[in-house]
Amino acid sequence: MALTGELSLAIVRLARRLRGRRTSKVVSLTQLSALSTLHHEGPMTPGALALAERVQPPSMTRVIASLSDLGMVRREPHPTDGRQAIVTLAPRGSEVINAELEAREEWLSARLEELSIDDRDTLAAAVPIIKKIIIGGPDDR
Amino acid sequence: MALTGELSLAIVRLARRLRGRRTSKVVSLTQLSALSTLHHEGPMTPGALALAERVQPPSMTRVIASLSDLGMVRREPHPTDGRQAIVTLAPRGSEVINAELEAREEWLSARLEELSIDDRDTLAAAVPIIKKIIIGGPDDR
DNA sequence: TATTGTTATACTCTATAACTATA
DNA sequence: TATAGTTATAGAGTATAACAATA
Repeated sequence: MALTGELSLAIVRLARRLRGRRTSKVVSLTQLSALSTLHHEGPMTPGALALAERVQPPSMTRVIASLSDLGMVRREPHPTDGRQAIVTLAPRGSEVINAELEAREEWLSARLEELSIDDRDTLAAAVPIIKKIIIGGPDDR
Repeated sequence: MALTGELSLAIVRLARRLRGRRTSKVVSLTQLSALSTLHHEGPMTPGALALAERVQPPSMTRVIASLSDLGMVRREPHPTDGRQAIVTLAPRGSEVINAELEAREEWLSARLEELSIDDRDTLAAAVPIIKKIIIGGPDDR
């Protein structure tokens, strides 16, 4: 299917443009993605967060550590299992998340403003489909 | 616009899933993206390729070097300007590109097969819009 | 002096392998 | 012995700053 190749290239190129702009922002897109999952799904263990974000546990360990350093999340002991921990959105993380989600990418917002209403509608319709794709497939990459 | 945040997260998460699978493939998505540009637009200088791919020149230097090592591209002297070079798709690069574009992401192809025809149509309609976004905005990131 | 490209360096994101602590 | 998580290490991808060569 030709769509596969076209979509792959479009996605990686747009992600490249979105990522480059780390400077002067409070959190990276990777960090924001994890915060957003905690916001939507509530406190969870590092393992569950890694699964939700579809990254390996060691990768999530680093993201959590960086967010903890920023005061965005807290690590709390698991009530019954000493091996696990519970990662919770801290007040600072809650404050930041919506503002960042909407305001972080002025660049993307400006690009979206330049589109026609039809184009924006198409993108809005594509977002849930992309989410389906992300969730689909094997967990073990 | 809420779409900004939703779209950002969806894009970076899908890109993350697409990237992870470097193993057992001939070229990475970054390399494939550069090959694809050379395929569509013909031979060009490293600077022009960096601009087309929207990365900084030193980043493109590395991509070209890796593709050259793989025998996918050739560097030729510029006919009139000794500072510049011309990067050309080598036969090996041409052979690889279409097969890779369509076959590289079996994972994505399988996900697309699981969608409804309407969903695929929506994604297909979204691709050219995403391309518009990628091209838009300032070159100096 | 301006432009093109490369080299040097560093940071983010992600992975796999090995290890620790607890169950 | 199995599971959850961290530490150690590595590699891709990208950037900025400094440099060399040529115009």
